[in-house]
Amino acid sequence: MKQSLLFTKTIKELPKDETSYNAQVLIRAGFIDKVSAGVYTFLPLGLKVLHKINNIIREEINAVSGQEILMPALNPKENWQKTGRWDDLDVLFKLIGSDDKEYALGATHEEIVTPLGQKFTLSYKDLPFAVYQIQTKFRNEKRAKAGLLRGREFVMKDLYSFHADEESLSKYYNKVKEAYEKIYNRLGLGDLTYFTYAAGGTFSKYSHEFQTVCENGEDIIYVCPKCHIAINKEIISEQNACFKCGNTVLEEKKAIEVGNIFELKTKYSKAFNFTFKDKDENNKEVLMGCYGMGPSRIMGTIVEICHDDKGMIWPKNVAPFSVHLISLKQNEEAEKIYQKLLNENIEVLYDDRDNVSPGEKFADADLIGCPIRLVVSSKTLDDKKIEFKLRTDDEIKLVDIDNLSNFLKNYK
RNA sequence: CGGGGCGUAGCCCAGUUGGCUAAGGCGUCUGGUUUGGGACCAGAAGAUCGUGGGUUCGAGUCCCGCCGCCCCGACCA
Repeated sequence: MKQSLLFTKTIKELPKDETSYNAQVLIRAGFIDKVSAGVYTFLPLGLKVLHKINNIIREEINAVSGQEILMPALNPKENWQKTGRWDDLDVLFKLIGSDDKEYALGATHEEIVTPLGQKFTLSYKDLPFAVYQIQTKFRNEKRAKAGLLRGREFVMKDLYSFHADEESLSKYYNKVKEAYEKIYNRLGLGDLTYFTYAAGGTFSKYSHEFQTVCENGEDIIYVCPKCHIAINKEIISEQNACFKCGNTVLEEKKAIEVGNIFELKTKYSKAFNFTFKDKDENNKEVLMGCYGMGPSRIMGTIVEICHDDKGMIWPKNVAPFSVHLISLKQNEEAEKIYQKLLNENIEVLYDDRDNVSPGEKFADADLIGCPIRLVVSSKTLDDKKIEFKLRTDDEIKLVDIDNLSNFLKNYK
């Protein structure tokens, strides 16, 4: 993409009324735009990142046989009455259609997915299966805060699994746990993200969260340094030792909840009277699991963690572009390099802007945070070289233009 | 939902006890110069001072209501 064509611009001043780092820098760099408290537009650069996160999640959930669907945001009242959550869930946005019919905006989708699964599950032979979506969720938080970390409208991947027996559910639950770990690794958050025991399993004693250690997180967890697992503060009084090794010397850390997994068991199948015929011709309630993960919150989390005083430093798998190509008054030569990289399917943001000073171009590159910066200038062009610099690094390397493609292969 | 803070041009803001034409910076536009870390000169445009009411000869400024945003807390299947 040519930067001259990008309709957004970077801004120098910190936005008023945003103190969280992720909101400040994402707005300054033109990744998101605030519409209202906890409600943001994803702009071209931000949407690219969001799509990359979504696709990593999608690949790993597909790999555990999740079947992607898309459920409606507009949910009929009846579905939510069946589970009692029309009245009980106070974050539910409610609205009225033209015929006075009432709806909720989906805050989660058990109320839709359970009757959906029911339609196609007549016998034990139809089980197990799992469906998921990546979709906008609405929660009327009393207080939205911290940019993308707690919005009223946000993107969520929600996976639901359906099983004939506990063994199948628990086997799948562990598979998803492993898939989640793969996802956080690919997102560059693996080291900081802890499998965490938390309160509120519907039937099982604990639920499980994935918590990414971060100073600006709103959760407190206790980490076992040996086992790379953690315990949420909310259960630390009843469980103060590592679940794995029994270690009681735990480190207190602030963290952001970047995923959670629940064994719902029969809570929702009961509400919808969702049963199937087992081998012995008995009607049994379906067992369910649900597995959430918030791509937009993850995007905010990555920004909170991966930055320096100049701007963002995107992990390569989620960077909006892998290369930021800067032309300093050498657009003819830079254009050739740009086209060549495009032909090799390298994602390039090409700063072809005229009358923009080198300083501003460098500052923008640092702010936007693509992993690799290439500079085409008269300084190196005579020797047929281009400057190469990693966002994470201060060292500038001179690379033969003819050898650029080969050179970049080392950084894929 | 309780407490605190804030609301002045596209963005960041000054405007102290009420007083004449609401100041500056960024950005934008025009012309010129400039090109290795957010350049420079000259000129220009851009403001129902969040909103409604009130007090006053006179309100950005004082009073009341409402709306919005941020922060702390509570809440967070």
